[in-house]
Amino acid sequence: MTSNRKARLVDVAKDAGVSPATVSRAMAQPELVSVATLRLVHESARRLGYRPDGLARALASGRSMTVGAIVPTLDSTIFAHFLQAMQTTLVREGYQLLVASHEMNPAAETEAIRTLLDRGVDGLMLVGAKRAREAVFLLRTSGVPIILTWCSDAEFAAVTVDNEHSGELAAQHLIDLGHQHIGMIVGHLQFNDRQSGRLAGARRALRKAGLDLSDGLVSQQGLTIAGGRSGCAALLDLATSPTAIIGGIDLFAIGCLQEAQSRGIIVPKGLSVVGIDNIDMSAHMMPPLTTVHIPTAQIGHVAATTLIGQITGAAQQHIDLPIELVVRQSAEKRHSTLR
Amino acid sequence: MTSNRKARLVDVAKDAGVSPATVSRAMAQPELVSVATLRLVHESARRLGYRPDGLARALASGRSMTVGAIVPTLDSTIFAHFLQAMQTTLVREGYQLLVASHEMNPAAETEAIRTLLDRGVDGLMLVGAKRAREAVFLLRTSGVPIILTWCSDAEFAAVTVDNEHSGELAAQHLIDLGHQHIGMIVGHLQFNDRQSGRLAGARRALRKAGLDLSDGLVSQQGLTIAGGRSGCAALLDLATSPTAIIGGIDLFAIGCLQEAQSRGIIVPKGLSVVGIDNIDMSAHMMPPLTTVHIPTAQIGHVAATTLIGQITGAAQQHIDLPIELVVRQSAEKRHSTLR
DNA sequence: CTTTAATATGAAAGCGGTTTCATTCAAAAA
DNA sequence: TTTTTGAATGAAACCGCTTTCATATTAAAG
Repeated sequence: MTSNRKARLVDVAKDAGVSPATVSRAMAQPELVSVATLRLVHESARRLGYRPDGLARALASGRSMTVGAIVPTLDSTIFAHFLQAMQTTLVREGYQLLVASHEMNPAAETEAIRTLLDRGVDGLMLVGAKRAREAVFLLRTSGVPIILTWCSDAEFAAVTVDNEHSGELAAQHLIDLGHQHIGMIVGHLQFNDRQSGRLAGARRALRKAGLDLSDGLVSQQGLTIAGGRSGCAALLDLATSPTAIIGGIDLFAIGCLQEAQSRGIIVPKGLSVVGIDNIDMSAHMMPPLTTVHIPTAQIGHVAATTLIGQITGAAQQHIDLPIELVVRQSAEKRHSTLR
Repeated sequence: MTSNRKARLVDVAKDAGVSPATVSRAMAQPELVSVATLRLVHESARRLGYRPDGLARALASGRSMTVGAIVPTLDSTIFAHFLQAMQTTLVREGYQLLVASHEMNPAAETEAIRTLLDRGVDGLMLVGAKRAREAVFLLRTSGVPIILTWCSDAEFAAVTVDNEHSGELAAQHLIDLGHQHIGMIVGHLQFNDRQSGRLAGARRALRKAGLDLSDGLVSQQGLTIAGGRSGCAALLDLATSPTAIIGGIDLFAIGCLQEAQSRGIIVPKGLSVVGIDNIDMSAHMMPPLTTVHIPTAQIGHVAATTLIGQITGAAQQHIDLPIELVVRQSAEKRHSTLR
């Protein structure tokens, strides 16, 4: 059994008969210490069960080896997948993840930024580019490397995906299949630039094709399967209901599949559905969901890597990741049906 | 514009014409400071844009206001939902979440424990009770409040759910419906006491009913829908295939639904399926999944609350949360079918 | 008008490391 | 041999805040 209290740096120094400075070096920059001393110190450290105190180390060195991540919510396939990827990459480089979520509340996000900054994170990852004025000010003046994800912004580094283009791809696919009457289900738009972008992209594609995505054909819903179902229901109950629906997220599309099934509508024969995200589930639905693949995990990996780069001195970058349509079986050629 | 560098405690003290000690008190224990001084200090702090440095504060006070959470993976509906709940509760009390995941690798978990402990977390939450010897030693000797979730252990506080009972409930339901030949899909069991428990419970119920869950009827799979599908396929391809399948997690059950559908088997007429977890999706499947409800979010809330309790001096507790069968439509009376 | 007990504040010693700067010593260069 | 250079180490300041302990002031008690 070792001694009573937790061993400190000085204890190791004393035990090894060297100065604290040397122990510090031996732990953090071994190349500055002679091999003999190094062995000595390591031996003492081992014997005393010494582990450096992360907080003290962070305070003294100015690096906490901690990265903050603020997501809308943890409770989402997308962000969970994304964070898992970030986490893995960060840990590999010796960083830990401090997470916060704001449930789509700008004030909460601002507060989270403040808290994480106070906690001395070495870098901060945020989702989206739209946020409270005050939040932006905090970020700008923090001096801490920031990385935005999904959406970008002239001011900060970012790892993005072309949200508008994803909406465009989804819409274009349906247009190509001959659909003329297309509806879309999206999340609430105020504080969610990913959803806004996807909607804008879809609109753009439709307009280009001489079609229209009027507000009446857009249903805003909470980001759940249930939201998708009720959005789908709303659209199908329209006087002139759409022959195809775009889900602003896959969950919406899946909700559509289910609402259709419960109404006895066969997808894709009676209704075409396209999602955006390409979450795991989507491939396993019946029918398998046609969707736009967003490289969620990759965003996480790249964001982590880029952020660490910034922390260690690299220049700010803006990396845009490619997306692509994944054609499966939930959308098909429009049949010259009734009406 | 305020001055150049970030304001420190001493700067505020100087500006307000009081001692650093007083400022410290004004920030952390206002009740120890006269209202006049308090106003003075607050005014200076506001003017200088002062924010206490969390690291320094943590180092000096011995409390980091940070709680560590180590989960198998973030990339899972269950743990994401769970963590979101923990996070919400923690933030409400002023704590932040430091997360780590270990991907079912005991060594990685041990390392994560070490790292988080080094980072000075005030408390640590872990999933499951089975882990490396060394990990247990670290926890025991850390002096940091620990809380286990899902499974318990004589040594530490815990917020649990009766895993065996969940397996039992699922199995009993099928038995009650007249099924005699029941299969089960579970995750890999070595390092996963939740899955082991569920399997054991199912076995117990079957044995009690004079039935048997031989190893041949148990398929171990990775914890995904795809795993569920392949497990289902394996069981259905057996010489004497089961008339009902228990999914050790809902994802498995959902996989079963899909495998069955793709084989033209109608659930529940041709095959009964029961899951365990009751994730969001399950209610929306076709047919809606009969499953055992595990109060995932509640575990998170309670774990957070209990852990904070321990941190602030309360005694260790072991809280067991109730679970219940949710009967929907994926399992029904066994039909005296062929064979 | 003392004595006692709060109440408010400050001085100073940490918390456990890192890092700058100076110093020592041996090897390389002159 | 003398000077230069580089590597290895230590002394000490510091990172920014908390907290104990002592002191001063004021209110309550005697």
